Amino acid sequence: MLPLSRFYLDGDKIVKSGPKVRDTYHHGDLRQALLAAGERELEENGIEGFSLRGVAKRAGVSHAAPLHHFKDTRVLLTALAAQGFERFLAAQKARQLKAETDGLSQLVASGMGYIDFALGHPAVFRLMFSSDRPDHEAPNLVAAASAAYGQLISDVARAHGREHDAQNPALVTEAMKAWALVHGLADLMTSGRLKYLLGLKKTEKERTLAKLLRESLAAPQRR
Amino acid sequence: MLPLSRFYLDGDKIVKSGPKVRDTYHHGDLRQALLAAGERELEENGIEGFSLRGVAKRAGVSHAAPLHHFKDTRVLLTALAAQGFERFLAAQKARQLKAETDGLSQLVASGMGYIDFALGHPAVFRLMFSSDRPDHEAPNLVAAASAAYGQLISDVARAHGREHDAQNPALVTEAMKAWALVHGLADLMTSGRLKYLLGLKKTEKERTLAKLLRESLAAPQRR
DNA sequence: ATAGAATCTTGACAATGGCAACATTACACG
DNA sequence: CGTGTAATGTTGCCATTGTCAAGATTCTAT
Repeated sequence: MLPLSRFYLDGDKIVKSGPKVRDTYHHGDLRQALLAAGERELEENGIEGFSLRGVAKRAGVSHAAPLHHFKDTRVLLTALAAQGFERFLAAQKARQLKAETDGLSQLVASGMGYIDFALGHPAVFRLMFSSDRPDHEAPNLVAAASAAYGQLISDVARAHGREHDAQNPALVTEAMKAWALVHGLADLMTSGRLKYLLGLKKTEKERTLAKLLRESLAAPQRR
Repeated sequence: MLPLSRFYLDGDKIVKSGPKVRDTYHHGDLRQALLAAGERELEENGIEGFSLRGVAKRAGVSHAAPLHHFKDTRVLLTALAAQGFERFLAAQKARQLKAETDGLSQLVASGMGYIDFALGHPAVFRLMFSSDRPDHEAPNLVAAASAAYGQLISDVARAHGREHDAQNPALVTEAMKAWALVHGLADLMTSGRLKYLLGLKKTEKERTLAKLLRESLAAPQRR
């Protein structure tokens, strides 16, 4: 008898299983469950402490079960990173919905969403931007990351009153500046630097960041 | 007989040792050798692929020898990160020596050095800024990182013609902006983003980056 | 010269990723 | 409806890794 029922034998002792035992041999939607469990594993243990067996345990399946859905740990982490990029983009759009509709305000809002996500999901953020464990060439990850990049170019173009054109060097340069500034803020904050900013209370932090972004991301006046 | 001499017994066969066999039981300066081996291990395998046994092998000692010099892997990685911060600061100063002496040029030079280091030692850079494996509270690491931070504040103060005062919020804000921009550029480049920049040939990249930094880091004209 | 400390090796153990063999269930097709 | 084949899970196994403990070798202070 497998430990699927509520009680099973351990040697000669009857042992009660944990609360998460399922009644069926098949899980139902293990793939989704693994992604969810993987997220928690990431948040609680960080990338370095991430273990496939730990994820399996969280999902309530045996240690090798995940391999039927993700070829190896790398593939699971790649999927988690791709999912991360989707939520990341969603966080930016959520901010934009609540902001003024002019180009600069929209760009600033996007930046705030970027930072929201980084602070809210620091481990996933690192997985997306600062880890070699995912396969950054994998089509699913490339697609998700590209969508976010496209949104950036589009926002910068709007803020500067130009056409969306990913080939235009001047525009790309402005996008680079904006991206680097926002990414730098997000990355430094998630790694506990920028103690000054992190020390502020929520509303103050919000105000300071918004002001900083608005000043820095504005198109240059003249020359 | 231990495999310290050129030949030793493996079962009943005489085996020739690899070229890196030492003649003495004691290594001499294993601590330094481990740091050097650790750097290579990092560059070649990345943080994720870093293994203590791999480092031991590179240094030509048994798998447990490192533990007499570094309590565990974390302590070794912490030392490598601290050493990284020293080289990081040195890279910035090296650029400053070759630059004009006005405040802005010095700040730009420092930023270029920051990026030099990140591109030259991407794995160490990640270890310093984007990894939980080192103990970022350890005194040696804190000291090395603080020295680099102090230099930043000092450079920003000079560029803005103010006193060096790590408590001054206006100054700290300017430092934050500068740091975030440069760090963002460095981090995004080391993770293979900013393809536009990475695609440029060396002198073009140099020129573009310097121009970008000079424009962005200049003190605001008036208001 | 020698005892104790420092350094290095060997051997062990637990945790992990991944493979292979097998058990159970789902499903397509007769 | 059956049935056999694919999909999904489990168990057992192996290699690698970090860490500890015990022993071997060398250094050093007295």
